[in-house]
Amino acid sequence: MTSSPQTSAFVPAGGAVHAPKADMDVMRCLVCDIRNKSLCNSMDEEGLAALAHSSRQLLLPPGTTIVEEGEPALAFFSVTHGTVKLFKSLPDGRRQITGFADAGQFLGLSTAQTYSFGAETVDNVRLCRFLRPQLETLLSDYPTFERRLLAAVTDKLAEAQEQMLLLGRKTAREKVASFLLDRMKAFHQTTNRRQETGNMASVPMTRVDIADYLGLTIETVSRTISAFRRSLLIASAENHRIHILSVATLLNIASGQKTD
Amino acid sequence: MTSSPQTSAFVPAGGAVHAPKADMDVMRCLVCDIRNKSLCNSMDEEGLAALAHSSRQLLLPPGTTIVEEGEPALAFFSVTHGTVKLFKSLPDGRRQITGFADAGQFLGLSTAQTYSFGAETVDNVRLCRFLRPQLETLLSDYPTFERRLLAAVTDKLAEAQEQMLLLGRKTAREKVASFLLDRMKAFHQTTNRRQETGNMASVPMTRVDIADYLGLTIETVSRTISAFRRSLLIASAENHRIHILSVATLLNIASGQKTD
DNA sequence: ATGCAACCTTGATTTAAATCAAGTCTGGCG
DNA sequence: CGCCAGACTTGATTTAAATCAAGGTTGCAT
Repeated sequence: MTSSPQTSAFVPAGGAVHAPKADMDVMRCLVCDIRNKSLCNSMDEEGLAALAHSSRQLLLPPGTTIVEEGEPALAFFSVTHGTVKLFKSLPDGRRQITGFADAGQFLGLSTAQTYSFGAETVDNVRLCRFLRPQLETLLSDYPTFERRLLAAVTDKLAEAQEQMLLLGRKTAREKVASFLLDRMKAFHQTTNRRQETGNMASVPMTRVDIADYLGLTIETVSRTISAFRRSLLIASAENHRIHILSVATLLNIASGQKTD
Repeated sequence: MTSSPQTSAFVPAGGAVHAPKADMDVMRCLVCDIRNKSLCNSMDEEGLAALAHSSRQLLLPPGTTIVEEGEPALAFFSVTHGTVKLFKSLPDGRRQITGFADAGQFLGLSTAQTYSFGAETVDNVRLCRFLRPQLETLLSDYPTFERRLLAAVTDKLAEAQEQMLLLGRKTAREKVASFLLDRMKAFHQTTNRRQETGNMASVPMTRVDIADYLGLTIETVSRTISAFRRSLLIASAENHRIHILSVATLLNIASGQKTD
C-alpha cells in the first residue's frame, strides 16, 4: 500500500468509504458530535431523523476531490470532521482557494446547473452528502432549516467580503497574520475541549494551499511565517499546529497597524 | 447651490427624498419597471402589495452613504435604479470595494447586529428600504420570496468567489478586462431596450472606485484602459459608457490566455 | 466666457513580492 | 536504519505594479 491519498490506510483502495447503512443510521444525526455547531442545530428530533434519512455519510482521505468545477451540481455537503478546501482555477492552472470548510461548515450550494468551484479534502474528512432533490425537500419541510441556511450563506458572504479586503488591499505580512488568526478561530470553533486550546491554530494545509488562499507564493508565505517565528509572535507545535504567542500583536498586524 | 453630492439638483438640501406615501403607494411594486429582474419577481399580486407596504422608496444623489460599516444593521435594500458600491476598509483608510449593486440587486443582509460593510451611491440611485422586522415577516409569510433570497445570496457568494480569483491571481490587464466585461453584462441586465445595447458597458464609477474594486492603483487602471483603447479593443462613448470592440479578445485576456 | 476643482492620463523611479535557484527537513518505506 | 520524495526554507535577482511627479481634461459655477 502506498502513501498516495487515494489509497491511504484511512480507506481501502478504490476511494471513499460509505459508512454502513445500518438500522441505527436514523440515529446518526442525533448523536453527531458537532451537531450543535452546524446547520443541523436548527432541527428537532424528528428533523434530525429526516436529515439522517436524507443524507449519506462519507469518509474521505486527504487529497480527495469532492466537487469538480464545471460538473453537474448534484449534491450539497456538511463537513463533520476535518478540513476541505474550495477553489477556482484559471485555464493555465493558476488557482485561488476561496475558503476552507472545517467541521460544522457546509459546501456545495449552487443555483446553476454546474458547480462554479472545486472542492478537495485537506486531511481526513468526514462529511454528510445531501442530493439536491433531498435538500430541497428538507428546505420546504423544515422552515427553520431553510432560515438557518440563509443565515449561514449570508455569513459566508460576509467572510468572502473580508477575504476580498485581504486579497486586494493587505500586504503579505498582514495576509499571513490574518490567516493565522482565522485558523486559531477555526480551531476554537471546531474543538470540543474548550479548556487549554489556548491560542492554538490548526494548520493542516500545505504552504501551496496557504499561498493559493492568500494570493501569494509559497516562498513569501514561508519567509513571513519564519519572520513571525523569529519575532516570537508564534511558535510551531506538533501535528500541524501553531501556537500563537501574541494574539494582540498579530491582530494589530492583520488590521494594518504598523508594529515594526 | 454647490455641486456637493448631498445638495445636487437631484434632491433638496438636507438629504434623501422620501417619495410621497400616497394612496397609490400600494401600487408601487406592481408597476415597478425592474420588478421581473429582482427578488420581487417571486411575488404574486397580493405579495407585491405587501412588499410595497413593507418598504419605503428612497431617491439618493451620488456619493450618499446608505450603510455605514459598524452601524446597527436595521435595514435591507433593493436597488431599483442606478449603481451602489459596497466596500470594506482598513483603519488606515485602505479600501476594498467588494461589489457594485446595479438595478435589480439587493444589499444590506446581515446576521450580525451591525453591518460588516459600507454602501454608498455611485450615481443617482432609487432604492426600496425594508426594515428588518418587516423583512423577516415577509420571509415567513412568503416562502417563495425566502427561497428566491436564498438563491440570490448563493449567486452573490459565487460572484464573490470569482472576484477572489481575480484579486488573488489575475494580472492588472486580466483584472481590467474582466471588469469591463462584467460592466457590459451589468448593462445588458439593467437596460430594457435589449436591441442595440450592442457591446456597451456602463461605467458610472470613478477610476478610484475601479482601482479599489480591482485591487490596483488609479494609475494602473488608467494605463491599462489606455492600452486597450490603443489596441482598439474598446472605445469611449458618451455618458460614462465604453464600447467593447472585441468581446472575444477581452474574454481571452480576462481568462489568462495570452493575446500580445 | 473664464476659472477652478475634481478627475484622468502619462512618464520616471522605486519597491514588495515573484521568480529563479539551491539547499534542508521530515516521515514513511523497503 | 537510512533512502527518498514531498514539503519547506533561505538567498539572489527580476519584475509587475506602486509610488512619485507633472500635466491635461472636463464640466460646473460664477
